[in-house]
Amino acid sequence: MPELPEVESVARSLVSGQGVSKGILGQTFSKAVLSWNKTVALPSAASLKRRIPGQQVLGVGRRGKFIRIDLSNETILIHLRMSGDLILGHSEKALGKHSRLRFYFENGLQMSFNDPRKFGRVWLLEDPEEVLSKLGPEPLDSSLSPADFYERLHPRKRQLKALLLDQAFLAGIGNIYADEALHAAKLHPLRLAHSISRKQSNALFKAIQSVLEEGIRRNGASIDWVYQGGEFQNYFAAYQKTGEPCPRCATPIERMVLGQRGTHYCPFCQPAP
DNA sequence: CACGAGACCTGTTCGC
DNA sequence: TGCGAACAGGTCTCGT
Repeated sequence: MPELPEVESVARSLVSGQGVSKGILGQTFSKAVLSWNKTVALPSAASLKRRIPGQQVLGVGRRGKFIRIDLSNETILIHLRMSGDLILGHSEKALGKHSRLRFYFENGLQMSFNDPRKFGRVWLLEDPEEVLSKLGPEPLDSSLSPADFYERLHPRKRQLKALLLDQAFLAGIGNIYADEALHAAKLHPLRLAHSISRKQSNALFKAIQSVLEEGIRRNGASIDWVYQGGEFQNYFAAYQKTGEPCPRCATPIERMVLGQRGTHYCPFCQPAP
């Protein structure tokens, strides 16, 4: 499910308390129950269960595709990978059919990490930078300028699509927003980064920011049964639009496989290198 | 450094 | 209707 806008939406729902009376800020954990051991990346399952009770939630945020929950003594990091979701609720039904890890709060509320495909991972760390320091910059951080983006892009000799998916290059972009950004910037996914002009780089940077911002504004994209509540899927220009007319020029959108990922583009607006 | 393939998993949809 | 193949928002590891 989740790329930056979807993860941002999930993080915000934890604060707003979507579907329940209030969010998790200020609440204190009473216990953690794990039903798929591999869900916990670090520390051991036993250590996590021992350390969670009594800790209070002081803050909720996002870095790249990670959700971070800052506690009294340490930080929880959650990566939803392909099919994860965080659900607040009280009933078994509300908390999801594939709940892999469940956090209980002292006031009776539960937070369920629901993850059908079991790819998602949770960390409990004294220093979250242990994991987060591998990430590239935040694409929506105002301290990242178009010039900075070009400086990162230009030395690289990779295909644009692969580079955008590389979390060490830029944090938070996934398959949907990579395709949408390249389409908006009129750049073919196979273009090599070092062949991109400064003007094209600026256009790409702007496109990345605008598709991510629109994604957030629409609470992310809900493509299939995994994640509900988003609306951005109704505004895709290229992603999963194979055979449908490009909204700019009406040429049918094409699909290719790149790095084992379905890649959608307009063969007219995004000329092949 | 760059690339492709295979792993990790389950659920849904597509083609015959 | 049934059944296998293909596909899905991600990332890690290994071989070339």
